[in-house]
Amino acid sequence: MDGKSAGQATKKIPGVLTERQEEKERVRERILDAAQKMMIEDGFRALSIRKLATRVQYSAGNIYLYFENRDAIARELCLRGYAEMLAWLEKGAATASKPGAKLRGASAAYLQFALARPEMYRLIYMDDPAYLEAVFAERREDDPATRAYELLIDLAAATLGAQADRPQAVKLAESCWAAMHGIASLKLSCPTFPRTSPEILCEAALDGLLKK
Amino acid sequence: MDGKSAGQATKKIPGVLTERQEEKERVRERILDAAQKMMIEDGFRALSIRKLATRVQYSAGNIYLYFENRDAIARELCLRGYAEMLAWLEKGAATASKPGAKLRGASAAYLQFALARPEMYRLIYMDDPAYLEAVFAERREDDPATRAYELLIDLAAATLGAQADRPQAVKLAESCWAAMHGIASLKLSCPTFPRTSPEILCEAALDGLLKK
DNA sequence: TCTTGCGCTGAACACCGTTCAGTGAACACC
DNA sequence: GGTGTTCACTGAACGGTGTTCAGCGCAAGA
Repeated sequence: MDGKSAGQATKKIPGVLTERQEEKERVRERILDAAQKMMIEDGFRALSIRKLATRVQYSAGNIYLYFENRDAIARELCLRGYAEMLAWLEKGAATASKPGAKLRGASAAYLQFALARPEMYRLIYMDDPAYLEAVFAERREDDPATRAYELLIDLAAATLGAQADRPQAVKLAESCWAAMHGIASLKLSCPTFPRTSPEILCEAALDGLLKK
Repeated sequence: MDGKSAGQATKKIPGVLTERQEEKERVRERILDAAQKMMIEDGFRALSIRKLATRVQYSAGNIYLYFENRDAIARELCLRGYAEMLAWLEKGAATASKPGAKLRGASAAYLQFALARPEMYRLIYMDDPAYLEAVFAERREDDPATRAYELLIDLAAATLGAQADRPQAVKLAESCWAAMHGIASLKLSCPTFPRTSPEILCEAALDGLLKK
């Protein structure tokens, strides 16, 4: 597209290679955007490579020049999901000032995220353990799933105060996490069944875990 | 096989028709047994009709003379799973005598069941919402899933005492259920991640929900 | 202008769930 | 015993899936 790209290419300046890579990256993002939309509409399990390719006006085989396989697409979408979830958590924590209330706010936001983005949540935590494992296997410091986890632990540590050690904070954070996950995934697995509303179950669970 | 069956058949006594039906039922059970074994080994998602047919020495098409489709097999296996789960709950409740301790015991047993039969639990509560919905849509009085649900509610009602109304008991029962489900499904979704052991998380959750 | 490399396609492979015409044997009746 | 019917069962087929790959056309570089 850029007329000067040829001149740059002769000198093998990184910028030109990058332009090619950037174009490739743009297509990749376009594919991912389409995949995300399709997942939100019908769930990731209903997303087929062929339908995805049709949506972005490519042949099915071409998708494999951008992603190793279908699971790789799932993992990328998971990363987007974790990032979105982290944003919800941070926003939830910011609604309060006292440590205990911050943990409460973040926990409630976790549940709200799950109910607001059901198919995303399902992909992240319910579809295939391998996706979540893959993210934590890398264990990059800055991946949003790890940051969300550690945000909860920090909030839990602040809630417990200075006299509590880290394992206690981990225990409290994971307790909140598991409680919210239970309410969310139960609601997603069987929408009509738990009679009590998620909000009330959330309140009851956090009351139990957070009251001293 | 029975030499006298022909004589009975002439008179169309129900017993003969039943013998055919019984044979059919036996084959059905044989298929279900194989399906259950395969599910426990590799999970239900990895179970294909063709592999199942090979395992029971039939052609794939023949399976469809015993089950409407693959989902119907899933639903039957779910029913078996609910029955097994109910047995665990009852056994867990029976380990104590006081109402609160009974609810605790049943809840803990729920979690133990999930961890002891991971693929069964995954099928029941995590794979496809439609399976659980289908069971509750029928709403037969004696189906094991409903009985398990109502067992928890009864135990919760007993725990709260006479002054509590039914919605309160439902709330407590569902809180316990959601809490245990959260711990179980998180453990199954990401085995390596929650650092705190399920037992400790279970204790913390029930302490919070059950202490007055 | 020729060559190289890259993006892309279409066909193919091996699966999948599901359907269905056809087969052979067991049964019911004359 | 002969004959028609029912029944369990098979094998092939259809349309779908994920994935691979030879080959094609075009743009870039020599």
